[in-house]
Amino acid sequence: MTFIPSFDQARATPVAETGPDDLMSRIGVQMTFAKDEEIYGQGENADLVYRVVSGTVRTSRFMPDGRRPIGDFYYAGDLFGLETGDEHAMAAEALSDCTVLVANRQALRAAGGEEELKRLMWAATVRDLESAREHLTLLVRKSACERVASFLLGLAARRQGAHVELAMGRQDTADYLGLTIETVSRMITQLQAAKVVEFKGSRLFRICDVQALQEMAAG
Amino acid sequence: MTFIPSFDQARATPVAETGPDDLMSRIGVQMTFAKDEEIYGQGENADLVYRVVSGTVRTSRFMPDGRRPIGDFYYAGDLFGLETGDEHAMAAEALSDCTVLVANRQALRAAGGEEELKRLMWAATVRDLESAREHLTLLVRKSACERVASFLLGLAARRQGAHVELAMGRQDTADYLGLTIETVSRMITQLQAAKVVEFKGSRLFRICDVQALQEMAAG
DNA sequence: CGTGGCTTTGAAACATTTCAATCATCGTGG
DNA sequence: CCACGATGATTGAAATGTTTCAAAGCCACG
Repeated sequence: MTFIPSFDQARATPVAETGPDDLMSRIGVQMTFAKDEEIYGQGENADLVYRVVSGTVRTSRFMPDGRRPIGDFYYAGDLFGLETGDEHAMAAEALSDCTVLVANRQALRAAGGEEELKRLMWAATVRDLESAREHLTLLVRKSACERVASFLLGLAARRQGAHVELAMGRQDTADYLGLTIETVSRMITQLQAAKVVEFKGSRLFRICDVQALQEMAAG
Repeated sequence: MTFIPSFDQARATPVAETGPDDLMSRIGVQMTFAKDEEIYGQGENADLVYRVVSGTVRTSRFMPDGRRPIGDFYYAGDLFGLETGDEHAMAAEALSDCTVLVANRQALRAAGGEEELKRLMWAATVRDLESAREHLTLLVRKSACERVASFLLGLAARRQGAHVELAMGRQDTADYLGLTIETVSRMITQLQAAKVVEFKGSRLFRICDVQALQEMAAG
């Protein structure tokens, strides 16, 4: 209990899609990735399935012009790497140091049966779809302030407790929101000036006025 | 060959997710909807499944502030209305007069079995996910010109033939792209000035220079 | 042939980006 | 333990792109 480093998300292996004795934990192999390390590459074969144990993972794609749209962020308990096609449409990288359970699709099928694999894929796909939709509304919501407000609200919803850790830096946040780091920074400053949120350092915040934040997020 | 009117999408009942004798066509009931008519409402129970036969359908959601993000457009052959939850997250409306096959989930299950229903849901969900991702890259792709270029390219990819019909008006296009109608209009004017596309009226266009358009779309 | 809806165009207002500089934070080595 | 350098975050000012508001144009329809 003494040696929990900077993130407390490792504290409990979260209840994932299924119970604690689910397939992934039974046959998955635990791997650790250092911050910014690639977990899999864009275009690679997608025969492995992953689940975040601790830390945060980001999927992203390189565009010809250097921009790098972020697909999604995956937090402890989330399954990722299950593609609808058979190769990875995006690359996955560790946003922070993180540990991940990895399992082979074949092995999953062998151990749990076709049904169980399908269930996993369904759960992961539904989660991805819902997340993509949420992301979509974030981006259509036009003003920078609204996007940042929604983003913070979304992060806070995920974890209870007064203080919320921003797993990603400004650049990743900006990429996700379709803004520049400067704009994100300005909006955060602005939200703080309005006493809606309060930052302790650049990665830890607390919502002071939930209602105000919700209003800003809703447009 | 002489009498292709404004839309040729009705010409052939397109090959859908499955063969011509699939479940939907066997047990589905055909309904027609007039332009702008609501097919189902946001929040309604999602126990019906739909497939576009002809025309185009749009899903959208009303926001408190009056903006109306568009979820997706569905073209002939597309399944829609299958939700991951049990009520519709968005409303669906007929973009043009259209005919739709409607079937009850229970009836589908009864007629085709659980497996077949699952297959349908899987196909529809995967399609939605892929579409959402494409939409996402459209929105993150920042400049208005790039968005419009990508949009036109996407439409053209769907249907072969020199001329492409824009099923949606400027307002729907703008909502989809996260822009205003004026900006969309200006970008189209600009693309025409550059001799990249050519419009015949406001809803029928032809790509003159595919490569140039692709470059503009790619950023 | 006029009317209503949708599209296009223009000019000014506004928000975001860009570029550049400063500031904090944190780990490293003196 | 403190100074240093590095990385990432913030701030400022100018440039740019998009929106807003207003007006005019186009087309289909009665």
